Amino acid sequence: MGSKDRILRLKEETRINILDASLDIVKEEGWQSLSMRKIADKIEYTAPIIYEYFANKEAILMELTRKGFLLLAKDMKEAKEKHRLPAKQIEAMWLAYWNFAFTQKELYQVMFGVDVNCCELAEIMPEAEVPFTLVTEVIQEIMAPQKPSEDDICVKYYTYWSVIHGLISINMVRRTTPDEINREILKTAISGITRSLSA
Amino acid sequence: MGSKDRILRLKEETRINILDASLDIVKEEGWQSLSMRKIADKIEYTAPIIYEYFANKEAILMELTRKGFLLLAKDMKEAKEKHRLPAKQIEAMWLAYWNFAFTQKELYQVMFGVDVNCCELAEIMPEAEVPFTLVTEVIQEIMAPQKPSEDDICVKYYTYWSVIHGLISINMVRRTTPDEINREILKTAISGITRSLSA
DNA sequence: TACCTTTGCTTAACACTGTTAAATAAATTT
DNA sequence: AAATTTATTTAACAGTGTTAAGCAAAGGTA
Repeated sequence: MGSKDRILRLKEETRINILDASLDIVKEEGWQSLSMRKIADKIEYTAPIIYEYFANKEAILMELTRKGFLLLAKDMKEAKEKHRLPAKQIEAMWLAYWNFAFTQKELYQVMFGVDVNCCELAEIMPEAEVPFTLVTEVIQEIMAPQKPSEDDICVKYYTYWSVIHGLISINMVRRTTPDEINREILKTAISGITRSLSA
Repeated sequence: MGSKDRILRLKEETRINILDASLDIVKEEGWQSLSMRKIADKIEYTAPIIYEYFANKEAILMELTRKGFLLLAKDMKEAKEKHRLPAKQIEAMWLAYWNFAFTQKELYQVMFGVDVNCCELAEIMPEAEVPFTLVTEVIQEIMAPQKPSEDDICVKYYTYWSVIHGLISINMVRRTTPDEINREILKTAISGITRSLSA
């Protein structure tokens, strides 16, 4: 009896519908306003039936991160296969990673726990600029002989910041890296960038 | 009449109490479970009086990020003043930044929108490891002449990842950096790390 | 055909959340 | 002592995730 198959296929379909609806809502209104009732509305059911497909809301997010990792892996793999030189492969893969983060912004957010906070923090909170000025003063000092533009200094600051903040974030969402390794990454990264200032 | 002053002082005190209680709760149970009623419980009031001190919950979080930035700035300033050499100053400041992130973990989280997700993602989700293996394979290939240890390769991978993920996070929580600057940071950072592989 | 059982789905409810308005108790001023 | 202002609470609204109970339609069995 093929009707069993048809029913199973329908079940698999609404499972996918739930995931699609969730991602749609997130793309329209952000992660904050994703609710079980809204998902149910979109798939034209009521909230409780979602629990026949997923244990809870967390399970939906988990499945979306899984889908995200699969997509990311696919993109990176394809980028890699477009090149032969190892150095080019690495660059292509990380550029694919970068592009994925912004074309699949919502997936990236749930995968790596990045909030989409307020936008113009520096404008409504001057205190947030102090660390920036503290560091850029010194960068300016070191780079003085080369007469750098404001943008040059900005680039250097964000290079420092991104590597450090990135390392911190990674360690916060999953503290898997041993501390000695972190210290080594941190120190060599900082001194590497610092060297690049007077180059 | 000094009673007015005393009352104002008391008001300021419960304002501080609200902030302290909030941070305490977060340290004990995480950002997710911070609620107005829990704060009220801790300061031995009921929830609505909090709204006489803060417009809403968001305002409390904002004030905590402000406090966070002040503390971070103080730490970095002190670190800077301990050195005379610019390069040393920069290293000291970023190390202070690093230390702040972990000693004041909860403040850092609300300041930069870092979620505290599940811990052992790779164990319950093998897909999450594919990007890692994809890249480390190539790193291994490039570094082969130096016969690197697993840790050596790990360090390089996390160096790549942290700078890229950091740059992405920064751009997601506040998209203030122009796109050309991002591209420049990204490209030079990647090629810089790649060069360091065969050094 | 009539009954029974299973399935699919909804309604109702619980315990929370942030937030606001109304009611009440306490303190101050007149 | 009465009136008014201030401080605080209770009650309520609309929303959240989640579970249990109820119903209605479909399937199988006699």
